[in-house]
Amino acid sequence: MASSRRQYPFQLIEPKWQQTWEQQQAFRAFSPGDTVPEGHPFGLRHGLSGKVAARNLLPEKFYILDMFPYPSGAGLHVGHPEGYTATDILARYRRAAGYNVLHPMGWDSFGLPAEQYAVKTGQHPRVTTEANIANFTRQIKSLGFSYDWSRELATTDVDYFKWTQWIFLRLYHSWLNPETNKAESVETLPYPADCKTEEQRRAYRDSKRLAYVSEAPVNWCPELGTVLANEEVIDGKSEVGGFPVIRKPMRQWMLRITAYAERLLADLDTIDWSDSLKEMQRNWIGRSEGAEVDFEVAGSSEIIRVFTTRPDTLFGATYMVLAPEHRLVDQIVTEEQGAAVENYREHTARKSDLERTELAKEKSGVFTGAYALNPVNGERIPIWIADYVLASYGTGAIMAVPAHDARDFEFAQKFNLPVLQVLQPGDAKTDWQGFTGDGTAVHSGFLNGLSTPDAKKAITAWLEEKGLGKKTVNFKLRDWLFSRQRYWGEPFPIVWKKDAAGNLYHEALPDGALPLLPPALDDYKPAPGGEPPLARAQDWVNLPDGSVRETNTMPQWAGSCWYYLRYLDAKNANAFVGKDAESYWMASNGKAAGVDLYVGGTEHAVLHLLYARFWHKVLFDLGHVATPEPFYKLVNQGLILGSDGQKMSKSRGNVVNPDDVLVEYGADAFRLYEMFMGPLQDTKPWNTQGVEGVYRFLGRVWRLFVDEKSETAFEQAQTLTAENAKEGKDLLDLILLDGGIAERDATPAQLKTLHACIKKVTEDLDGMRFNTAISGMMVFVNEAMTWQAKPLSVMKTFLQLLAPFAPHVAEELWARLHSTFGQTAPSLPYSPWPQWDPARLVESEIELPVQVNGKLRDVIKVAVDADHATIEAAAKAAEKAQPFLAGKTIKKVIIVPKKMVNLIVT
RNA sequence: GCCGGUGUGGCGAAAUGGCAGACGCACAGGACUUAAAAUCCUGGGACCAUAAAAAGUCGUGUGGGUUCGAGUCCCACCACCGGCACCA
Repeated sequence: MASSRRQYPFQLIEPKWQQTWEQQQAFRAFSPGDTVPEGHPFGLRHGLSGKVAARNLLPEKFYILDMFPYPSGAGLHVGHPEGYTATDILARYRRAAGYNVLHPMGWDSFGLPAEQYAVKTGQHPRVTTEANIANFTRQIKSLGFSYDWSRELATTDVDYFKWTQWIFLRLYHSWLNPETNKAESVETLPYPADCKTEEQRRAYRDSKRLAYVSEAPVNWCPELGTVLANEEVIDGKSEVGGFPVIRKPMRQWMLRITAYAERLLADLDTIDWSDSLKEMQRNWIGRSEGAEVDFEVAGSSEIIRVFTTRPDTLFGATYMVLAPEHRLVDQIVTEEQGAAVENYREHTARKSDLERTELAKEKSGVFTGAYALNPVNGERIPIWIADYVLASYGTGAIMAVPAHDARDFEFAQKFNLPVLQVLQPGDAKTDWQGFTGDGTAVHSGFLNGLSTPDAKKAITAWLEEKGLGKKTVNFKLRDWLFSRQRYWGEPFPIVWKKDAAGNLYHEALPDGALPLLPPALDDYKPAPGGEPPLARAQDWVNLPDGSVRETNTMPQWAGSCWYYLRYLDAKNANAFVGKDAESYWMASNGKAAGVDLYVGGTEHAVLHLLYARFWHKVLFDLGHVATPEPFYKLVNQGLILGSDGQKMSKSRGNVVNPDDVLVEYGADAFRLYEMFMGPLQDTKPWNTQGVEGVYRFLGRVWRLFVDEKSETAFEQAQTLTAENAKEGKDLLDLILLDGGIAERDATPAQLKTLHACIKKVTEDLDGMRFNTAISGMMVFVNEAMTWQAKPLSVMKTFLQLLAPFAPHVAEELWARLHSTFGQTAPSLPYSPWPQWDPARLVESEIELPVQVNGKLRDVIKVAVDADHATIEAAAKAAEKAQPFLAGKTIKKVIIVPKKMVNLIVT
């Protein structure tokens, strides 16, 4: 394949224009207050050349963002540039359309692989990381993306993570005031009357912070030597590496994301994301409305509180289940059951999460020997413990209604517990056993005859009146486990001290002490005793005043929670982002605010996107940002599969390396193919022959513009100087324009072809239908190939349409087109986007399909403005329709203007 | 099990309820060439028919429905992909 003749000299064109853009800083975005350099194409377009870009002089902004990559050692794969190409095309389109476009790129560069490499080799993760970033930068730049590289950032930059630490301190210093439902400084926290001593007040304050310390059981992954967030554990295994995860109580930093559950849910309605993505977040947040109900323990003063979404089935509760870890188990268990209960609790405690889910197929549990009293009717019901009830959800206890809950039913079957109907399905044919839908209450005392929604209201009101329960909302969402036992992450700006009584407590470093740098280490393994690697640096850990540093680090998600804000003002040394830049780039422009378009993979549907929204809302509450949501419109690009239709992976050997494709076909063809494969959001397989297709299209574009003889001369000259790239660049000047291109008036047919193309490309870009936009350009080129005379203006306009997709070849031809006619070429990326003229598209005569009884029989030609009578007559006379009309009566004629005619006959 | 999405030629795909398969790949035939590559031209859903065609019939996962007319809307089902999964 490498031996085949090049369609056009992309290998000379692409580096040439990439250098030009870099020298011009062509894609630098200007914030309010920036000075636009003299002669910068953006300044020339908008009358700001050499001027200070005052906010009222800047055009409307458009912030278009890619999910920044983790710079892995493996380099870019073809999935990365899919989204990047889409955003680049739109960024270029918006620039041409007159917007002030912000299109930045950076690196999510903290992460485990560099650390694992450091453990093995002793090489500092920063060295690995920088090498990987250099490689990613080279690859991304070779694709000709129009990023504003002056705003490049890496989460591992000291200047960057300083502010990550600073934002952590904002969380640390805040609490959520339930009155306002907003984060406020802990200074405003009111203390209960029984907090008298400073120690008590401190403990109370620490329990309210948005960043707090918890001793709860966590997901410990021995293989990775760290804890993981719930979100990072899949089926009891680590998301990274697939290693077993066990539960282990440890002291950990948590972020109180649950305080924002309601707002994270409600504000989904204000943003333009796909329904499926919103649904994923909704499910993850998992809001459910129900009631808490108090059950008395028979013969005891203890009360067991349960949460249920079906209080209307309270009369059907035939037993009760506590989570094995429930705090009342010890107090209610009877002597006879003591050993069995203890045995069961130990057994479940030893289970890993994996085992717990695997064994979920079979219900297990033990009777405690105790009974509870059903508050509605005083019935004595047995209290069991079972691990199908989770300690961490609701109250850790349930009332079991086996007749109308699948899990309770299964448990009751296994342990022979009674099943009592309290719900009648609306459909008499449906079995009431195991019926969990809405129906009518039966065998339920005062609820009898009520529909499920009414019964819920009635029983809740009854419980509230008696003081036995109340309406409650629960969330599946848990607080975010925020600490990791790693080296290559942001150190916490926290120290630990001891009070007079010898109790440990934490204290934040002052903002002025930031950034807090990690210590240098010789060995990156966890410290002896399972302590995080930072604990190895004892002189770093131990401070002169006797306090010790926190040795955990932040998870990789921390840096990606706010990078889109840093781009707005990447060099600011005094703030994480300046107010003017923030309010300009995140402004609303009359619609919901934030990043105008964010493109990335679905793998971040619940992790990154939920965390970032949470941080953003905290910053919003504290007045640091002006919008409640970070990302207004979000689009997930689909996965690119290998040519075998399987997920690309090294082991399958179906990975496509963009570098190889670029050598063979060039960046423009690569970009075009990534977009031509199919809709951006779809999963689709890579096909190298498909690349050749769009490559050939670019060859056709090239031949549409250049003179064939000069092309041959160029190629011969090129063969002679093949080794010398510098001379090769000048050789481009041997290529002459096609003689058919001239300054002449376009024919109506040519204008029609052009304006149809402008319309198609423009509308498809607005709808992000890149594949059909490209096919629209192919239609234009196929048509234009037949033209003897090519009007200069038409050819120029076409290049403007092509430029966002294949910018290098478009620039080369644009420059040549102007120089040949002695004109100075205006900047292509900043030339105003062409408008289509509907008048050029109207037809005088149109083809109209003629149907008989809904079946196509003929096509007639009529004047575009023909009246119904004319159309009807023509249709009835249609030659090929005659056999179907012969001997029949026409009962009805349906004419859809400009669409079709349908003759209904009997 | 629940939620979301997708099913159209050999393949990637396209079609505001109005000529299904635009555009491209692969394929076949032709032109150019000593030859090949590249390029250019032509063809193409299936069936039936034919020397070749025309005409005709069927056709967008399956089965129903709404409509003059359904790939598109409604109902039921099947398959595949993604997410969640003892969350009471």
